[in-house]
Amino acid sequence: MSVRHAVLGLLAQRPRHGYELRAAFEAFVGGRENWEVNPAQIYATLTRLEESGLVREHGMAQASGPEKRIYSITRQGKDALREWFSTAIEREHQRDEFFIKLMLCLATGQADPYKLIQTQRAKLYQDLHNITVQRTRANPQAELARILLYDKAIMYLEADLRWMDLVQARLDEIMRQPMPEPDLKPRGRPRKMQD
Amino acid sequence: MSVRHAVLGLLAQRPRHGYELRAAFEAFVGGRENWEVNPAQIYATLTRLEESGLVREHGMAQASGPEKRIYSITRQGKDALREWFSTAIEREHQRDEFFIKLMLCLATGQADPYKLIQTQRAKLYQDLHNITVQRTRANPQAELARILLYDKAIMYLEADLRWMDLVQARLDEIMRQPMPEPDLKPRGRPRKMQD
DNA sequence: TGAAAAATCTAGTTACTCGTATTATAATTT
DNA sequence: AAATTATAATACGAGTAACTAGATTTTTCA
Repeated sequence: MSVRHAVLGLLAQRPRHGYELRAAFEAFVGGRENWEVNPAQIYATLTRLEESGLVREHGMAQASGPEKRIYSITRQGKDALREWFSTAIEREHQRDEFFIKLMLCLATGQADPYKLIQTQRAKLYQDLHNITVQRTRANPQAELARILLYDKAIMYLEADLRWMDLVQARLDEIMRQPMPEPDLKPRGRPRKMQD
Repeated sequence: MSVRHAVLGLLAQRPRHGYELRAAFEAFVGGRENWEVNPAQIYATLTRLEESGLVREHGMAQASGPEKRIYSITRQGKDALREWFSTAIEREHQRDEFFIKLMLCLATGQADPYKLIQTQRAKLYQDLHNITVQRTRANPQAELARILLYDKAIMYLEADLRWMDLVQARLDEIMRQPMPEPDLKPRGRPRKMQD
């Protein structure tokens, strides 16, 4: 949902074509490692933005080479951008894939939950190490923004690890509790509320 | 990417039909608030799983009422599930929408960066409050798993808030640094590696 | 020396998966 | 008849993988 706004923001700087937008986007997020965006997504986003009237294309044919299609932002586009700046970003929903994996592991008995936790923890440590290395490689004099991005990743990974400890400590207790069952509601019009 | 595996896991428990899968999934993740899944996604996932041979449908017509199409897991499906259990989950890429918003705000000068931070911080505090309330409402005797999910959300929000402080403290410094520009790579065949 | 081959950038397309929004129809109960 | 659940379909948006085709530069070898 944010590539759309990023494209809009980059076009607010100056008119650009698709390929250029992609390069600019990746420069902004601190490199392709952090947030790679496929060309197809840029082009699809541009046509949707154009359909919404937030962006306009001037078909600027190239003397040689493939045609570049230059896009620029419209009045409506600027309004949409201001709107984006003025509202907070909605937190990602609390969708934890590891959690349902653990629950399904307990429910089906198809795997060892302790091993599950151990595998995931090892991965987290490895990721933490890799990012810490990248962080120390960055230059604080010129790449402060990128360093802050790494800091956030590190903070999240540390939280993940602390949470893993928590889960492990409570695992026996969880296993003693009943598995959540879907409560099928009665069909038809509900009885008149009594209480 | 994980609804697919969740469906597989639920079918490993016993054969089910689409609507039932949806209810079971939402029970597993601790309620619709945490992870709502649209019916369409369940049905699409089922047909894709069937195409991959991980799941089989036995067209079990209903005596009365709409036809229920019952699905069950295949041998291949069980293998795929074991594979999932045995590998760690890939961390979500470090895609921070707030970060690019801040960068674009600085680059375009279309909004006040301090206000941006303040707005986001307020939202985070509000979310933190809401989740804390939900957490205290849950019953540790029967909903321990769900409580752990809330704990993780809280840990993430606290990390977000600490990070906001960090960003704010360094903002002046960031603004003094040059905006990231896409680095144009030299065209043509690269020079022979010397080192 | 000069032509062919190799490697890589530039610009964009096609086809696919995953997920969301919205709508439709049938069954069941009050 | 009205309300509400049960089940499914359609359409769309976001994102990924893989590819095409030409331009540009360097290497290599006759």
